[in-house]
Amino acid sequence: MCIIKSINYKFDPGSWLPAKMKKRISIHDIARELNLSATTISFVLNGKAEEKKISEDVRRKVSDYIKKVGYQPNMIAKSLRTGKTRVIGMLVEDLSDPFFSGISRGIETIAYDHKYKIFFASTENDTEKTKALIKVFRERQVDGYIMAPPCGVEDEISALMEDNVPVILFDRYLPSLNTNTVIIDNFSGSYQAVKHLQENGFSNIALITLNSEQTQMHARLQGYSKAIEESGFQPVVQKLPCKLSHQAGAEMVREFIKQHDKVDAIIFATNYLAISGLQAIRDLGLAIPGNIAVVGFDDNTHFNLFTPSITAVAQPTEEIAQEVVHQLLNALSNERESKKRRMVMLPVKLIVRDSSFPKVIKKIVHSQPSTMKTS
Amino acid sequence: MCIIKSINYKFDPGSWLPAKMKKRISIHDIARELNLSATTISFVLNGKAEEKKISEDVRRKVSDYIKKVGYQPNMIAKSLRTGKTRVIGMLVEDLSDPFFSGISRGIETIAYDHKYKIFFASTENDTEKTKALIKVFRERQVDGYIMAPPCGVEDEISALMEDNVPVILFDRYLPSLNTNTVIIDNFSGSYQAVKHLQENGFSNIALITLNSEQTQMHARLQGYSKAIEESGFQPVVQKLPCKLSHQAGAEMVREFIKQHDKVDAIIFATNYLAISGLQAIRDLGLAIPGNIAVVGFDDNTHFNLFTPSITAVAQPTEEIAQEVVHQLLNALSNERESKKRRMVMLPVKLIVRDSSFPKVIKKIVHSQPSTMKTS
DNA sequence: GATTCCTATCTAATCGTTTCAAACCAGGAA
DNA sequence: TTCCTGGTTTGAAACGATTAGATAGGAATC
Repeated sequence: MCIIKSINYKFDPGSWLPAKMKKRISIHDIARELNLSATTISFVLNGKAEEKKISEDVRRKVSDYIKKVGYQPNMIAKSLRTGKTRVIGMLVEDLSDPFFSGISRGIETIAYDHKYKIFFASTENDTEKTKALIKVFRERQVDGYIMAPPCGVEDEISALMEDNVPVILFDRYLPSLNTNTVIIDNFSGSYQAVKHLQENGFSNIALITLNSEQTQMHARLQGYSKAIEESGFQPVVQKLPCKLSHQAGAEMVREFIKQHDKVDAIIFATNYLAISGLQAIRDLGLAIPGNIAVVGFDDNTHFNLFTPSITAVAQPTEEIAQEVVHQLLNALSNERESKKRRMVMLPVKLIVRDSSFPKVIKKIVHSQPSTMKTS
Repeated sequence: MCIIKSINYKFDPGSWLPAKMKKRISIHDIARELNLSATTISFVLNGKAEEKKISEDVRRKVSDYIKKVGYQPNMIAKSLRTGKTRVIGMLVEDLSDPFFSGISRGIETIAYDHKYKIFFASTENDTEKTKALIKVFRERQVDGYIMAPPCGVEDEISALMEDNVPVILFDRYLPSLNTNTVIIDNFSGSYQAVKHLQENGFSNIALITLNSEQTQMHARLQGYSKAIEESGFQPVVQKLPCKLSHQAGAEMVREFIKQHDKVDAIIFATNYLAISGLQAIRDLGLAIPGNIAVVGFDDNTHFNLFTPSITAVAQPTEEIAQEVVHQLLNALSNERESKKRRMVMLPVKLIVRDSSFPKVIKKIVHSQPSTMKTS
């Protein structure tokens, strides 16, 4: 445990002089300096020069000066006065989860292009933590919310909507609430996954999912059940507790596989469940898809690099991000628009790879290692 | 392309009444209601009741009332008055990169525990974009900065430091600047990687890195060079352009491998280079480590699930996050402390897995599939 | 010459806090 | 009665912007 640490030293010998902290320049300083009023400066600054008929002369004088001194307006003051912060509060389940960090990244880019900043926070799917975060965001007067909400925050969200604060939900929604929402076709995702496995000769298909009431998990279960039901086989569903470490998850999947030796294919309902599951299958020394086929939910940059590569239901993260921001900006910019509620459901794509076919044809090296099949 | 979209409908028939927008309750409203002054309310609210000798009676009256009406202070106004926002600006290269999103997650948690919020933004390693982001953050009066800076922003950072705004750099630093910094021992990381490969029989070891002047990349190159030099072999270094798509990266690694058929091991200097590299190796149908051994930089949740599992230099992300926040909070809370500069270098760990050994001993099933060896 | 209209600019209130300095109120001392 | 003192409470000025409404000065209209 070599810690090469604390290369410690003092800096800047004379810097604690009478705390000279050169005060940041304000709009009034500029006004005084140029013998104008703050109002005029403000007009020029906010592009109202035309509208307010500020003379060309003054306009130039002001813009030259602010450039010269590098004036930076104080957004805090501006926000206090206008009531708008141009900040969006974003709540995801876990910022380090690739699905959420991918979406966050997309949203960040578009939002910054529109001069909005974002507070990101992870809810960990914890109702109380989420409530606290919403409270904090309210104190900070964020203009709008984007969230993948846990259950139990209906009241807080209603309160926001009653105060005309735009809220966009994504990934899941709250059935009792009429909100703007962007989700994907989870039902179709797992339905397709089952059908695909069946077409490739697998019949004892299990679903490993979370013990969660959230809509996206529910829809995935429904899609699975419907497809299984249509085929006349028996559904085999295992629900794992929500907050599970990677190791504990792997452990539980191992147990599940041991106790269900007839299962020849597993669909994992989230990306981290798939990772735990792959770990379990590897620990047990089973072959994919020889002993057991696998389909994941949420594609992952790495799934095509696994051996075998992993079939997955891919979510259109880029589009989700776009749609979410689009809805939010709409609601923010347009009083009338903000009264409408819309739910958008985006399609998923089943990315077929080696982990899910074929069961019967053995040892055939298929020339196309990674095919794509669209829903 | 089935888009089940725009389930559009109006909501809330009577909600555009005389814009009744119930005004948020302020400290003055409370004061009026309780026949007290705003000052008193403020004292109670900020825990100064003791110090200011507010009577027990008044104290209770105030706190009961604010609880009853669910008063939420306006942080914007507070910030304007105090000059403190309790917001941290965080600039990473790419929020969707697992390394950065992992660190961000860690920092988020600790910061929120200390009642700080965070603006996250991705620099994409772009100097101009970063300058713009710093400007935006300044306008928003963030209290402190955490960044993994690109080259070329020295002036902006100096300006911040001159204004006594705390700045903590991580992952890399700017040599011309005397800043608070948290980095890892990159030199040792690649040095160990080379030594490890050599001990396992590989001699023609290449480094695939980025064409970047950043300190972390430089140190990784130095560590590699030093180790190679000590062994008397020839260094083989390939520098790829910084902004490269996964596909383009794979393409370039493929070319590299084709043109260097003597190379029997490759060290990838970042996690995404490793991913591109693995793709390339797979595309070429080469065996790991039979044809070519592989070591990555930055461990990845998935590396132990690859077949073979991938050896990597692991960064202590949790500790990095802790150290960064610790330094920042120190600087924020402590005027005197904020004048000190310290650089902390944390150790790395080489996680040895199947992708890097053994070269000579063939076909031996090693009983421990995933060993860990500590630096 | 008085009235109106434009143009170009300014005064002052406001947003919701914090905080300095002053005020108020008892009770005790002079 | 006046003064002092210490414990409570308050008035009002910040903080740095926006913005409705005022204003001043000239040109145009009657």
